[in-house]
Amino acid sequence: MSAKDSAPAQGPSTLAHAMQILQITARGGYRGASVDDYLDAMDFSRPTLYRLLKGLKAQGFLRSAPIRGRYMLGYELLVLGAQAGNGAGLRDLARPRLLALAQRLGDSFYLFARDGVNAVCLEVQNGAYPVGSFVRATGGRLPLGVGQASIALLAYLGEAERQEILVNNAERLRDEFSLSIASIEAEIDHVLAHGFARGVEGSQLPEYTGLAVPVLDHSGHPLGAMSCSMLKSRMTDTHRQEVLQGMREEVGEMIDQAHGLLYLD
Amino acid sequence: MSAKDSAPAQGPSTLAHAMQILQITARGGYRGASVDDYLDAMDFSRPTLYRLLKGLKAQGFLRSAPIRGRYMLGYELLVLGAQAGNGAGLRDLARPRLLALAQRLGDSFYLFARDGVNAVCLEVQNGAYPVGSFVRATGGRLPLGVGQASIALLAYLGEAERQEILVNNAERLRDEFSLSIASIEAEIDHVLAHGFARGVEGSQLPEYTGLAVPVLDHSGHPLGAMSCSMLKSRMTDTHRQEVLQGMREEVGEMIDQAHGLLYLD
DNA sequence: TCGTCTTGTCTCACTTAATGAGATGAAGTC
DNA sequence: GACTTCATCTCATTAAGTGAGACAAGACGA
Repeated sequence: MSAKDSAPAQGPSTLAHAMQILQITARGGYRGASVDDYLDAMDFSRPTLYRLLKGLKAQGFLRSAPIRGRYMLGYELLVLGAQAGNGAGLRDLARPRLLALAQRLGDSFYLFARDGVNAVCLEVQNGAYPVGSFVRATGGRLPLGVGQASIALLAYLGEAERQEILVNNAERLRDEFSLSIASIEAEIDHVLAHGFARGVEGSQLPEYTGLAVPVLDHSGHPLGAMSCSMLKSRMTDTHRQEVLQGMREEVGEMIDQAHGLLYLD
Repeated sequence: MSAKDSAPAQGPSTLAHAMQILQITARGGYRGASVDDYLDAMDFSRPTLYRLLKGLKAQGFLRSAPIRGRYMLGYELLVLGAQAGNGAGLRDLARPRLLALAQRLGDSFYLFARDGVNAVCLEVQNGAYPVGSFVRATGGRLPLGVGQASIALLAYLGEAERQEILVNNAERLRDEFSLSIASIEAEIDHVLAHGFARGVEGSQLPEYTGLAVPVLDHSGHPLGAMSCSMLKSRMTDTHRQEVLQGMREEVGEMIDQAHGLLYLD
């Protein structure tokens, strides 16, 4: 039962090094990372570093930045990243729908999926009205429990699994987001009763709220969640109904199409 | 001069194997890849394969598919992919602008960057009118020379570099896209004279056309290109002017903001 | 134009660290 | 409950990655 999840260095170490290089490069943002950044953060010799850099570059996972001696993430990652976000083909299906909702209703719409104890944002489409949100962009992650999409995902996991996740995340939820397990569980009950999640009040982003609906497969397991975020002042009863109905329609059609795809060939 | 670019296996081989695993997984699409897919495509033992899989999974680059024994790309790639597409911060700057253009004008707008001898699509925003395009989504690549965005990029590279690329791509351009170097060079002249590129007629997608403008840094080097694609029937003189002006304005503002960012600290 | 600094590559001996074969345990499937 | 497939383990082998330092190639300022 006790997890030895400290850092047992899984798998071949060359691999771990390579991935670490990618992470360091990513931290550099659009400035990239320099040789010294790598050498400082990791402990192996310059030749070894260059061997790895060369290999990663040859595979298209890194490229040289315009400034000599700096490296940036390669475009191969773009391709893989686009693929990675498309589990079950959901992202492709969701993209135009999120856009349509954002255009029609003016709020910002999101597609989330579960990633271990986190929710990961697969796609965003901002609307005309400005919003604050926990995730800035595709790829953003936040602990399950934070945000309405999280709740929608959690609600349809098994009871045991949900508890495990909540226990795991409890500390972060409390310290970083001022969220209590009790309030999250209350909202989960609401989801199970009414089929949608509302924003749970924490210390963060108090002026914003939102709605989320789950994307369930034929057996009731959550493939993802569609959510939206808006200023509290915009959340009138009629607007809530509009948004909910819009999201439910789009999700319904997505599911139909997804099943079509999944059973192809 | 003679390139020994066959396949000298750059860098550590573990790395190459790992990347190959990711590629194979990507090819599986939303179905993922099975153990046999890997074992068939690569030649090493099952334990070794599992060691790599385990390592990649631990790093978040792979995850288990819902179906046992199949693997999919992990969400860590999403994060890196989002970063990778944001060279010079262009993508973040372009995203809302492409959206605004697509909404206002109804056509589909794209951001491209150079990737070696290819152009890579960093961002797409589809408009209300349907289009056919060479790239389906973010991450799509096509040889420099194909499409108006390519032309806009090529035009602002050095003469020597451009020639090198065109010679390199000549065969593909001819065979896959029915494009002659001469017609491409003619359009490059047009870009240099007028500052924008039009679609060059090839055998592919004959009903569609488009426009593209370069995104140049302060020294005149191309950071990328913004392009749009539309049905030929929509390309009236007035619409062309509208689109061109719209793209030019957005690109101009992008550049200003990008410079602000680049010189920060 | 010429130093000078930093980036990138090479060589070679070393030994760590990845590998293969096969057996064994776990998880579904019929 | 028997069978198949997936996943892990052990251990000897050795291939493969590694470090130290020297060397080459650009970039850059004076």
